Amino acid sequence: MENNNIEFEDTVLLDEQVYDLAELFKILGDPTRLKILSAIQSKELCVYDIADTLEMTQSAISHQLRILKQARLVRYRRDGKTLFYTVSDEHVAEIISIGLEHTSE
Amino acid sequence: MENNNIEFEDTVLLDEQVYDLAELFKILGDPTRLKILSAIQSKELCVYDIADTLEMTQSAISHQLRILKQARLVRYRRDGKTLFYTVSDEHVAEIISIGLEHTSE
DNA sequence: TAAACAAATGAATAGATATTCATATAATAA
DNA sequence: TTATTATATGAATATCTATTCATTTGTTTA
Repeated sequence: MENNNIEFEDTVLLDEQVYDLAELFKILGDPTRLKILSAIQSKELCVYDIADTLEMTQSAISHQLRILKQARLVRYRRDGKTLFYTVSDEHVAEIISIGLEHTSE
Repeated sequence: MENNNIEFEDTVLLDEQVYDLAELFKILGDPTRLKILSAIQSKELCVYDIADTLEMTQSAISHQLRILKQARLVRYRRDGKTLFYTVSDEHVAEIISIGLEHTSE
C-alpha cells in the first residue's frame, strides 16, 4: 500500500505511524483494559487483586495484561510467585485525562 | 452490572464513564478514522476530497464520517450539494499529539 | 420536470477480538 | 519429590466491525 501523505499539524504522517497510533488507541478502547490501567495507575497490584477489583476471572485479566504488556503500557515486578503490575507509560494518564474531559461534556 | 469502584487519580470512575471513554478511544483506534481526522483537523474537506486523499471509496468514508459525527468529533457545513467536514473537538488534536509521543518512542 | 452530482444508507461478508474453559508453566513450601 | 499457589496460554466461540456493492436521498441546474 502506498503512503497517502496524510498530514497532522504540519507533520507528514507515514502510514506506519498512523497504524501504530491506531493500535495504541485500539488498546485503550476497551473497558476492561481501561479499568486495569486505572487500577494500577498509581499503585502496584497482582493479577489476582486486579481480577478481584474488576470482578472478572484471572484468565481474562491475564489475557488483557499480555496485550498491555506487548504495547509497553504496563510492566511488572516479581515477588515470589506473585507478579505486581503497574502502568509503565507516562503518557497513559495524560491521554486518559484528556479523554475524560471530552466524554464528560 | 455493579460498579466496581475503579479509581483514576483520586476520582471514582463510574462504569458508564469508563464505557464512554473506551468508546472514544475505540473510535480513534482505526487508521481510516485517524487519517480522516488528521486530514480535516486544520481545514475543511468535502467527502469526495477526503476519499481522494485517503484513496478510498466515497461510501467507506461516508460510513466512517457517520461514526465520527455520532461521537461529536466532526461537524459539517453545507455549501450547495457539497458538505464540508472539519474536526469539531478541541481535545482530538491534543489526544493524537500525546499518542504520537508514545508511539514515536 | 428530468438529469446530474454529492453524500448517505442498508445488507452482506470477511476479519478481528474478548471471554471462557481447560490446561500448562513457574515458583515456593512441605 | 510432591503439593500448592500464582499466572500464563491455547483453543473455541460469540460478538463486533470495516469495507464493498447497490441503491436511495437530497440539492442544484438545464
